[in-house]
Amino acid sequence: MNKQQLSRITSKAKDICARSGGRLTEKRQRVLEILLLSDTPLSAYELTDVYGRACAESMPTMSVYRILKFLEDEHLVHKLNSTNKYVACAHIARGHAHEIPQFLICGKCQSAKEIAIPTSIVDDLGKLVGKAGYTLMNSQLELQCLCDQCSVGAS
Amino acid sequence: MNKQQLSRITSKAKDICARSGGRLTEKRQRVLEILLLSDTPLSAYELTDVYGRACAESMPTMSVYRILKFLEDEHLVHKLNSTNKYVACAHIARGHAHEIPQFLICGKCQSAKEIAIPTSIVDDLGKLVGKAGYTLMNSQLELQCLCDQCSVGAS
DNA sequence: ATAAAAATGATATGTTGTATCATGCGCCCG
DNA sequence: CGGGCGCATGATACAACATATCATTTTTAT
Repeated sequence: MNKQQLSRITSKAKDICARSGGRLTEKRQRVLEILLLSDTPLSAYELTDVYGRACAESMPTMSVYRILKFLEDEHLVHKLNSTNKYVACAHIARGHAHEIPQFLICGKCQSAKEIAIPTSIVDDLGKLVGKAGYTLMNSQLELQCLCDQCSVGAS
Repeated sequence: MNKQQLSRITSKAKDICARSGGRLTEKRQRVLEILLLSDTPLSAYELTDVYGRACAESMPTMSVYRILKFLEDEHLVHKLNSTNKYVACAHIARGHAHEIPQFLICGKCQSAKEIAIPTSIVDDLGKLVGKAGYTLMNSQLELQCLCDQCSVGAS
């Protein structure tokens, strides 16, 4: 991601926050930028470390959690429950429709890719769930995968 | 679950362990029984509490974790990553095919139901994942739901 | 019987996350 | 301008979840 893309995204993120009455402060923006630039999801404590190294003065982990919560509430960041790590939303620049995010997580390089799951599959799942006596609510799927790059490397 | 069912399952569980060279000791069996009898998934610390109350002498949490790991390795217990809790496998009595478990978790009463996802849906997901440049590995889905009982209660 | 191996206990520590109260900082209104 | 209000952040404590390591007990095999 180059600087132009980054500033385009953060500018969009500012709009999104403003629309909901929030503010993308400098620290919040920095945390978001770290996640945007990271190849892999980061834990709150990893973020604290990176922030400290990148930004001269450091930030208490508590604040990182608070900022992550803010960014999650604004749908700018998602949490991966299977790994307790956080990723920037991949759809900030585009319309940013607040869909339930779905992730492909590479078990080797830990990269995570946010994808959309077609309505048809979700519908099928919904029917299945209905038969089992449950109603599907919002579900963020986290699929354990191997990315193509790692597949090649392993062969 | 009545006592007959329970003993049938634990007997089957013993077979499973024996076949892999492990042993379902009394403590391991007790932990498994607690999970089998529980309406909801339990955390390792909740299990420690229940064990202490049910079994007169208590067990260090460390041992609970070890036992849970053993039971997971034998596919007798599954861990829910979205809640950090543990459930007994629903398929011990039946052939116990070691399929990847999939769960419906009620967001209200916390009940969890283990289900099978049809090959067709998994195949569809696999194709989708392939298009995104990933290969689907074993994925334990945990779908956030509302169970029918809770739906009725809420209406 | 005894040595090896497996299971469990005890203790410490690491990781993830929340609760709470204090402080700083911007912004609005008189 | 400045006083006060509200949001953002800092600092501290602690809760919940989990692993590392070494000691002790139990089981198993010879």
